[in-house]
Amino acid sequence: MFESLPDEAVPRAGLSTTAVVDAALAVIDEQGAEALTLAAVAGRTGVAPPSLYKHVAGLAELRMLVGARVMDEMTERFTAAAMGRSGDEAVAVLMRGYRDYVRDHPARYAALPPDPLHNPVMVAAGTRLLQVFLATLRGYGLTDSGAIHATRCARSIAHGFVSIEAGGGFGLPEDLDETYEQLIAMFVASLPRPVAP
Amino acid sequence: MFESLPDEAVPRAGLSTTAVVDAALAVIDEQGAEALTLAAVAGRTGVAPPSLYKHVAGLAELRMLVGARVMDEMTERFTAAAMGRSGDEAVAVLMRGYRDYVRDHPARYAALPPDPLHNPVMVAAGTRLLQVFLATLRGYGLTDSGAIHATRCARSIAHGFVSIEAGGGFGLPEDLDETYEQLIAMFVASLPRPVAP
DNA sequence: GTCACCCGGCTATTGCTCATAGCCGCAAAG
DNA sequence: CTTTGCGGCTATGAGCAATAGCCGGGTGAC
Repeated sequence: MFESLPDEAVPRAGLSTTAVVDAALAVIDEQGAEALTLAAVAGRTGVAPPSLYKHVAGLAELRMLVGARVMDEMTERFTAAAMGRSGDEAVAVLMRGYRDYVRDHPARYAALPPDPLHNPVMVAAGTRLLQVFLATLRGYGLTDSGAIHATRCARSIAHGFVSIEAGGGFGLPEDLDETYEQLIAMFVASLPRPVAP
Repeated sequence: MFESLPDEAVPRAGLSTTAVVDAALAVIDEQGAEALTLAAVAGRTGVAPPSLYKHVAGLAELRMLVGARVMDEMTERFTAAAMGRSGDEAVAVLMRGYRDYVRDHPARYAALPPDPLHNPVMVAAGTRLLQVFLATLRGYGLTDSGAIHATRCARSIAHGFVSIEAGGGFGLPEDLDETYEQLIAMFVASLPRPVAP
């Protein structure tokens, strides 16, 4: 008897929705986000393209599932990295973790759809990711909307730098670590001083 | 006799490379960056798709030409906006101008290729754009590499915020103007105080 | 033990895209 | 008037997503 996955039943051998997403991630890692094609995924899973439709509604849905998976990976990493830290140090660790994830998986980050809010699955994943940032900013005594603005700032800074870096958009020889640390310092300096617990 | 454009000769009536790029921009404005297709451009110019190859090497080159055109538009706007200003005010005007351009032409900005340095035409356009920022930062007494780092910071912040905003990535109701002004203030505060001329 | 059902593969087909090859006609230059 | 070449065209091929509909085998009902 097989172990029954909580995700979805495994009636026969072969594919499943999560296996298709796994294959999609492998294709993205190896050939880039642009190369994510049903034919490529089918080839990698040893199956004819139409068979994928038994597990995924189409290319658009597959991209959404991949996006949600990537955001969950980020959430997991950030949660682990920020564990046991607080204040400026936690913020800095979070920002560096963001960049590190994208350097480890540049193609996966590039595969994130630009319009994440159009799909409930991605909204859920995005909300989980948001919570990590909001939790880290707790303790700075920010008002609710103040925390939202601060989180948006952090996201803008991290996403901006990291997407330019991943695209090879920084052409000059100056050290990129230095630029990013400067951005982190700039953001941290803009926060109110943490209040005592 | 026709007026001879400096760009390229107009031997007959009809198309030219710049006319094709114009049509491409119209397609992007009306149907989004994803809809930029040779068939769409051909349809809009009243021509069969293969005819476009007489003016453009293919879809990839067309995208590059569009990207360069967009960057030049930005350069032009920023130059005009920063004219006659200096210091913190010039920096703020530049950052706001960046966001305004993208709000005026969200699809054009989204059409910018993520890897601009792979094409000499785009490198040239990017260099011109860079000069505007570097010129604005003159007067802060930054060292050469200090100016580079500061420019990268400004670009990261502006690109990050603006690309998330254009993609509809900010879901919460808090005022986006306020967030962006906060980012500008954060960046300005990180600069050394301007030195007297 | 048998049988019907359904699940998860498949082939075949359609329609869209980029891209190439090669033809043809007009218009200006001489 | 002829020549030349530019700027259109048709025809064709390859790769892709997506749909329709077939088929075989395992599972569970009886």
